[in-house]
Amino acid sequence: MNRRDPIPTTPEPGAAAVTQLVLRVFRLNGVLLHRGDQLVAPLGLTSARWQMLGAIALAGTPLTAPQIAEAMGVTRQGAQKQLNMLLEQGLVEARPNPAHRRSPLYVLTPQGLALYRQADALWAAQAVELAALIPSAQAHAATGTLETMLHELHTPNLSSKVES
Amino acid sequence: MNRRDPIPTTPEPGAAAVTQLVLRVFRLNGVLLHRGDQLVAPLGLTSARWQMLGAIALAGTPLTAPQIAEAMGVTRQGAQKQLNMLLEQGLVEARPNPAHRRSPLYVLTPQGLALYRQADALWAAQAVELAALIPSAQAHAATGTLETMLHELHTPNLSSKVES
DNA sequence: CTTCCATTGACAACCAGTTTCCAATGATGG
DNA sequence: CCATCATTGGAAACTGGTTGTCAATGGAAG
Repeated sequence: MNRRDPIPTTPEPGAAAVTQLVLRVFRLNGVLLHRGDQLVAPLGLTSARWQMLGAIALAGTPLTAPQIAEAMGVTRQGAQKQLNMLLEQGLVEARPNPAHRRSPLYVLTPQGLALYRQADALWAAQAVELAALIPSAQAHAATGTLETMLHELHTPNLSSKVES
Repeated sequence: MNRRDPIPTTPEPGAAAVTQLVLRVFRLNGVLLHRGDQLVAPLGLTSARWQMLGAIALAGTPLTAPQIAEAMGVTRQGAQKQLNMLLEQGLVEARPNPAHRRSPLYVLTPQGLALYRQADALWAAQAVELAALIPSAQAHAATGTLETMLHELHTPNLSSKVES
């Protein structure tokens, strides 16, 4: 590698590195979802519902369905669908919203909270295993890189979130 | 329970970093898919079909459906579904497989290859934009981190891919 | 040659998400 | 007050993936 030659064959060497990173993100996403599903399956949960419980639990304050969707980065309707199923399961509860008659505020029921805590404990074990292989500095660096990509991909597109 | 805890609130500091990273992977995956869709929509493609064309194009040699699925990290049936649609669209072609009467080998048609090249060019522009913000060393580092996670999550689970 | 088992394609059911439409509600300006 | 418009929930159709089942094929052992 000692030739000082900025652009040998590949027009953009950095672009190839970014492409590789993107492919790893796709693959890891799939593996993580699969792993998450089998992690919380014993609790009668799925990755999707677990994430939903997390969004409500971590908010600290009761949220409306659109707020939850916003927090999770999914559409309002997608969040509502999971939410309705969690309601049927008795894991979340809708309380009247003084500011909106039609749009209730959602909170975890005691069972929902207990289940979330159990799922969290299961994940914690997995996370510790991963952390043993990945120094936290390295994890933070990777997070920062992904964050940069997120920001770049998200902001330049003006017509992404307006629902029309 | 009053063990002198060296771990007040956070049991494992590194685990939290890993968790943050995982959440970024989920979010970035969603944004990338969305972005990819709008990138290749003018070509009449979707992210999924684009990825499928890529898997075939990059293999260099004709592949069977299960081989394509394996290369993409999806199930045999999932790959087959897209494959059949690409066949109908005339973007891939099934040639007889001398080794398997039922399992043809798939190759890109000239239109499929042309379309893939166009999609690739569109992505290249996007990748260059991202590469401007992300030094290739940083991208490689992040890729390595994700690779480590993939390896750890993939291998310990013996019952993941055996279809039973 | 035959039997048995693994691989493969086709199909159906399902999960999780999206888009698109509609009806009901809330807020705002006349 | 009332007309209008944005927000919200509900339902349906669609995409892309999964699992499960079945029949056909191929290979290997008897």
